[in-house]
Amino acid sequence: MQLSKATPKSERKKALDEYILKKRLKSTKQRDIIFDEFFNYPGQHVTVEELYEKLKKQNPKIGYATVYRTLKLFKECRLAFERNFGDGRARYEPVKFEGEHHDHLICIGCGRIIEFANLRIEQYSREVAKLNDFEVLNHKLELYGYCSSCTRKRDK
Amino acid sequence: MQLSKATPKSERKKALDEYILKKRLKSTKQRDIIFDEFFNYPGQHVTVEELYEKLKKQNPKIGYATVYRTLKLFKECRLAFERNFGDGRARYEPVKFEGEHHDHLICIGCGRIIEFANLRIEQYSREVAKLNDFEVLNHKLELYGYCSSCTRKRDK
DNA sequence: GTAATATTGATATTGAATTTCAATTTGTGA
DNA sequence: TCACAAATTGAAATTCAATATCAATATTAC
Ligand SMILES: [Mn+2]
Ligand SMILES: [Mn+2]
Ligand SMILES: [Zn+2]
Ligand SMILES: [Zn+2]
Repeated sequence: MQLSKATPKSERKKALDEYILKKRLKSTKQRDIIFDEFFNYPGQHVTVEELYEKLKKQNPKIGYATVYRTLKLFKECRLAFERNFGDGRARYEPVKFEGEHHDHLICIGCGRIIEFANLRIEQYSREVAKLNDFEVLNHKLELYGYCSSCTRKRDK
Repeated sequence: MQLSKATPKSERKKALDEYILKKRLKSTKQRDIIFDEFFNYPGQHVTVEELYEKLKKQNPKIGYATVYRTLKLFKECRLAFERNFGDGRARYEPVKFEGEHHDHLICIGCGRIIEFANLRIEQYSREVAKLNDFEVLNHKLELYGYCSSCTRKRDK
């Protein structure tokens, strides 16, 4: 299905339900609960562990493996991105709208992450791919450094 | 020390020796052996395991931990890059000359890796950083997709 | 409802990265 | 050359996130 910009939750739910139907998977309480928690999670780029801890408060019986598998499912049906910022644990974030793409500035001081999308960069990436006869499916651009407040602290 | 473009091995060796002196580390046979093997390694982007296996043939007594630690040392003194292409194992490659930087096209079909450097992309990255008041120290751009021969195979 | 199939969650396993530690090697300076 | 302090080595143990296992349970199609 087509997700419009700033996909409301109901549309996401529909997309998930369609995927479950298509793949002959099953709707479960757990998937609903994790769905709600994930798409309402206040922070960006949550780890499995973080989401699991949050979920356990309301649902002490939920298992880590289920959270892990459900986030993989969201990724599979393109409702979530999996990210790896080099700290050795995968992070997940909702896809904001169908086909969305963005990249990241990552502060190595405080861990702050800023998202951006730059058309020029995308354009030149495509050029590089073409030049090398590559069919690019996705890409990852991460800028590592210090955010303004960490720069200030360091200058002192 | 300043490395000139296409740093010859002797210059790299000097740089390493200087770093060892500065940090009050010690010169060892093992470090020399690993140095030789790493900077002469025929493939790009070698894993610790791969280099270790190669080294063991001539030096059965060398330990995995030593190879691991020595590659970290090369990284520390900026003679090597550590890469992570998403297959769960770190890879190392020689820095070609001081301050060198390049990015990667990665074939998810056959694992082929093509290196590139694109000044425009670097330039726009800097712009993005500036816009967000970020002091960027390094960045990583990876384009994932299919190389020409894998595209051909898939089209059949 | 029944049967087939998928899911769950506790637990075990995997595998790369990293640490530990006793034995050894190296650099320093008398 | 010698002795001491400090760093290094290599085998083995540990860590830790990711993933697999599997019996019990839940869901779906008929
Ligand atoms: Mn993001
Ligand atoms: Mn490279
Ligand atoms: Zn910061
Ligand atoms: Zn290929």
